Amino acid sequence: MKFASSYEPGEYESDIYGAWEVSDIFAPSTPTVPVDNNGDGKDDRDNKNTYSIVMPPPNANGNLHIGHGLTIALEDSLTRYYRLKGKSTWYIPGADHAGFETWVVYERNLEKQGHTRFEYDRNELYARVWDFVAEQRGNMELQLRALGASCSWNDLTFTLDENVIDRVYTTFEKMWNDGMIYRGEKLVNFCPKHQTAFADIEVEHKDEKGTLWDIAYTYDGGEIIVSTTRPETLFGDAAVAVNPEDKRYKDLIGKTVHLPLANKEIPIIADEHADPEYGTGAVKITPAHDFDDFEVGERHNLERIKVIAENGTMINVPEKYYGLTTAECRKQVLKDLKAADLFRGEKQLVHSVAHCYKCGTVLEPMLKEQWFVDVEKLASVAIKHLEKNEIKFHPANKQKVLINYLKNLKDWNISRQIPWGIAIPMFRRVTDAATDEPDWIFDRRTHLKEIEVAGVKYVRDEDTFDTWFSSSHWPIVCTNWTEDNFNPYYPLNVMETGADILFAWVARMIMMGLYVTGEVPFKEVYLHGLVLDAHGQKMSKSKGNVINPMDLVAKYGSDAFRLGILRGRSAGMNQAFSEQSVISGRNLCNKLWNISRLVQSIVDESSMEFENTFIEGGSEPGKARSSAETPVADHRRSRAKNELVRSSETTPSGRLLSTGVSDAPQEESISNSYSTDNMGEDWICREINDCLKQVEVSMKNYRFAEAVEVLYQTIWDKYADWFLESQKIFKNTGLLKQTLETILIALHPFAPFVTEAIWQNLSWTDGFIATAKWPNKLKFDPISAAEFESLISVVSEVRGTLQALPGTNNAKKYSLLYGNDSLVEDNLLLIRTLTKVPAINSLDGQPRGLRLALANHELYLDVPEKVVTEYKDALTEKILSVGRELDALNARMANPNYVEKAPEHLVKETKDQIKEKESLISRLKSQLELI
RNA sequence: GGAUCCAUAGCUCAGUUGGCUAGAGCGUACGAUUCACAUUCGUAAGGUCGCAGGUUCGAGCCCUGCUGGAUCCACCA
Repeated sequence: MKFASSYEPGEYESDIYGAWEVSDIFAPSTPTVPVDNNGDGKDDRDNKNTYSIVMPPPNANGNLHIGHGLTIALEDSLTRYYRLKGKSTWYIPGADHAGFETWVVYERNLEKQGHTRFEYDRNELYARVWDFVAEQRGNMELQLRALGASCSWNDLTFTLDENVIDRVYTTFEKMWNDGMIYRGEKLVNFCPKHQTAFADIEVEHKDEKGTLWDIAYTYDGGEIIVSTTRPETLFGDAAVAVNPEDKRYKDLIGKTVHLPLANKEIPIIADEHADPEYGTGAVKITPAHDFDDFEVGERHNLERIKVIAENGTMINVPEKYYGLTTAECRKQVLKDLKAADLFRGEKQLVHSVAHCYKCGTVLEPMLKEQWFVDVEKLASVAIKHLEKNEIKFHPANKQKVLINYLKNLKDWNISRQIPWGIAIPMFRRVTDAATDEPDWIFDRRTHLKEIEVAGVKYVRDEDTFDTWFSSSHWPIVCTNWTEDNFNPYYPLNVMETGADILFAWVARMIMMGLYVTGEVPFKEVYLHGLVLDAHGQKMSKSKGNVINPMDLVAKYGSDAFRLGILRGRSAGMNQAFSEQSVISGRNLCNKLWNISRLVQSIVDESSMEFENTFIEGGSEPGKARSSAETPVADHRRSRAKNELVRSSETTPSGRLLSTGVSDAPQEESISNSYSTDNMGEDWICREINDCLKQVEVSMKNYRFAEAVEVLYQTIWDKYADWFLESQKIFKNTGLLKQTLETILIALHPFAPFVTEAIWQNLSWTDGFIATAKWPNKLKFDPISAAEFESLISVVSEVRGTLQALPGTNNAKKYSLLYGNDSLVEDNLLLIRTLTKVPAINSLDGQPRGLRLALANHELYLDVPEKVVTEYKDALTEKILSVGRELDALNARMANPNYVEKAPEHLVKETKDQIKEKESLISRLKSQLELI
């Protein structure tokens, strides 16, 4: 026997993944480049049979975290499911240059070695980081393999690949020509440490305690007190604003005040921005260092005086303060204000402060020349398509949320001051050149510092693109969409990613997809929430509750991790995750392994019996059915494994059906490679069919947890606990093989490794399960299936009663007696096996012992009167509780509104239930009288 | 301030157009054990579905209000 007694994932997983990869089964079967066989200039590819999904690219030089683990579990389950369903699946892997993240790591390394970025020019830095990333690369990709991601590795896209840069430049050029790109001096959130600006979305606002200082700005005959949290910026003040409705200051509007500590007069202006309720109602206006003030400055045409340099030190201030850091300057200013008797008090407050999401440094609003995208057109087109429901969202409410966001979108700052990224392809005319030439020109030659066009010299802009500008092209570049290659894989079937980047990424992909291709980039969006720790806390290094997915994979196996993380998870929700759910997954894998081991041993045994009976020329009547299947299986056993690799392209299935029905037409939806000969067999077929149906519905609706749950229950509670237990008596090998294959394939999308390991170990299967065909429904006799359900309730009642009776080991002590009951009579052996009672005898004479009343069969436990008497209380309680249920039902029927208004079938159901309860009570009562 | 979501067994979660006698896993309790699996098998206990109203023959589900929690956006001189 090839099967060890337990499944050890570590022994199989890497070999299996290697075999899949070597056989190239993850590449899509429908080509991804244009095909024109008949020369009509139209693409011949079939777009009905494709399924495409792209991977949100993990950081190329990082390690996967738990969120990636969830991402892969979700995306790969979809991919594998649709592959089994016969689609040409294209799961496109990616790697992210992770502009800022990687830059931070690299710059830290530089600093450790005693260098700074300012020692090198951009090209040199880019080359150095490239090498740095190249060294690290591969780790992340190995981890994707360990998670079982069935992606098409030949199509891996790196976010700095040439075709990506090309596409980004093409879009940028188009936008430039369309007048959507402009250079603006605007306030940006600037990290003094990283020396770069951030998009609004990258800024982390934190509530912090701060101080609000009151400062007197004097004028002839008085003073006006302003409140500020940033006294050091007062040198950049261009005005003091009061609300036009504020009577206190009405007369002061238009006058000037003396700016403290500076030899300067500034005007008092009227602006809505000043809130009469807040502080003194007068506010200092610093257009160069505050977002609101910037807008006030624009309205009143105020001077923008920059007093903080990009390195965070003071400039354009009196010499005394020049070169101080903002914190030092604040101290000094406050001291000097007090000395000058202009300080009027302070109070504590909580306000939100912008921080660098990476290093935590307080961001400085900084006046900078940056490239901006005018988003008005992009957003309105996106909104139009979203409102037409061209994209289906999971969870559905995110559609509204996204539209709401797009309606309020501000222009998009796409400049970043880090070398590790895609260079902005813009060049500035050097000042001494002819004046009628444009200031800026677009040019792709960003590797050159200086270019000459029409005799005019231009120098390049040193900035790079915001990562989201390029990654918004992700579905376009991954599918190799071009203007000439309308592509059956674009739009993607689904975009799966984290709910937290709905705005940053999903919104921009939609806008960019529409702008570039005219089509939405994906048909559906599935957003997953955060993976929280077992107690619902966010995972963080500082809390020390971070779970590394690779540790769990090493400990319990990849399948266990996937099953564990999908359990109890629904779209868009932040949900807890614990090792326990992974352990459950591991247990299921082991269960399935042992199920297969048992089935294989029965098949082996039966084939030996067949050989014997064949030689003897006779057969046991009970075995005839199963033996009929055996030659086929036996014949195929001699085939070498994996001969059918690549079969997915020639035949839809990598496996052969048990009786050669593989030649049957595709529309054949009922499998008939076996016969069922007893109730448990029909029943399991019915249950498996239901299970398949539920998995299909769940997958269609992205309810992964439900799909896993129903498989778990079907495999464990139904297949193993009832069907296989009964097969220890019946041994229908044809059916065993058929049903095992079915549940293996159905579980494969979620647990790819163990199902493949089993598939490779079974004697009668061929090819890879990964390229098998999604199972057909199984044929069965519904009446017989329902009878088995009844038998289950009989067995359950026997077990329950035996447990409830006083004493231990009751199952060994007491026999069963049956009266005139065909269900029991026909299944004596089965009932005995399942209940483990020593014997089941026909009742001769008067009923005795304990009547099993719930299941409504004439069945008695042969127990002494003394034991029955002790059971009396339980019986009385049971009668009372059924009585209460009956009362509730009767009350419902007594309500004329119910009888009139409720649907007929419900009323009938209630009537039936009443009859049933009444009969149960009478049975219970007769039992009680018997005692 | 705006938006969205959540509250169901000790814990983590299901519960899809209202029909429920509210489910699962884990945990707990009790029992089993050579015969595929102790990563096992069986049995059981455990819930006025956050609170208060409303609609309905009927509400965990729909409506209103409240309480508690989460996330995002905006703003905070």
